Amino acid sequence: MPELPEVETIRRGVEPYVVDRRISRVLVREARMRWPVPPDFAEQLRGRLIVGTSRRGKYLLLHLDNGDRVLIHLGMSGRLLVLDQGHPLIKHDHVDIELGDGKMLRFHDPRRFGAVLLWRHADASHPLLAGMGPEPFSDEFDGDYLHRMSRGRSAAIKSFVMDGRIVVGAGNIYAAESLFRAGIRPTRAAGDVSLPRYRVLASMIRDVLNEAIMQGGTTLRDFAGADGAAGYFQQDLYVYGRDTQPCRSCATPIRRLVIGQRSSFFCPRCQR
DNA sequence: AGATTCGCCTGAGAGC
DNA sequence: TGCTCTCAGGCGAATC
Repeated sequence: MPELPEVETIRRGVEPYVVDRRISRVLVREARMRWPVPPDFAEQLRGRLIVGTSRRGKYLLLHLDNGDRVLIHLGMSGRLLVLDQGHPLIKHDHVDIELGDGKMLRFHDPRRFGAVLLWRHADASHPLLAGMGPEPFSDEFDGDYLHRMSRGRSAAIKSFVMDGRIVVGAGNIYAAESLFRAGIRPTRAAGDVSLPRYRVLASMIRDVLNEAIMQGGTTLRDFAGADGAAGYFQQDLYVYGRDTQPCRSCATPIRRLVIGQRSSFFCPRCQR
């Protein structure tokens, strides 16, 4: 499932193929996703030059020469591949953005939790991006910030850290891994965690995300980079998906429980 | 306001 | 082999 490192991996993979390329044609085979692809999407994109890419949280943005931006969210089963035009279609290939040089971006998403949207005149803030918390690599994000935001909150720290209004990009896998590294039990009430521990946590969140980006993301089921290659961070997971297996640090069996409707993994000995 | 639950989807895997 | 059932989950919307 694409979280921040996976989206960043895809962005880096896609960027060299799309920047300074002109969109020659867009094909929308399936518009029904998290939100429908706008009816005039293809028409609006045709002839536009892509001038850059960026990422906000788990949204991938293509910057167009007229100030519009394409918003792409991969949901949990989405892929964005760079292919040659005419590449054989498979089930769930929903959108193609063809470029002038014979390449194309192909959006594929079996579960259709993803989205492909057009953000017209991107000078004003987009409703889906407004209200998002800071990027984990920004100056604004640190232990003091987390500590300040968490005061008076009774929710589990794992839910708190996964809340995109607090900080973006810490999805289920990376929240679990960050909390393990910080030695914090995921069920602990966010408001009860001390400043020093939040400082460790903030730095672990950044470390985990950074390492995952360097490994090309985590491939558990669906994820692939823009070239179709798998990521490798799953080899470095300490707790996620390791229910009943021995903790890599102390050999105590890893435990699984459900927090906020999501499966959560932790070491009962290393995390307090 | 904060916390919790719901709903959107399909594929993989388990069980029969 | 093939069916049915359960689970996975990002995240906005609805509800408590």
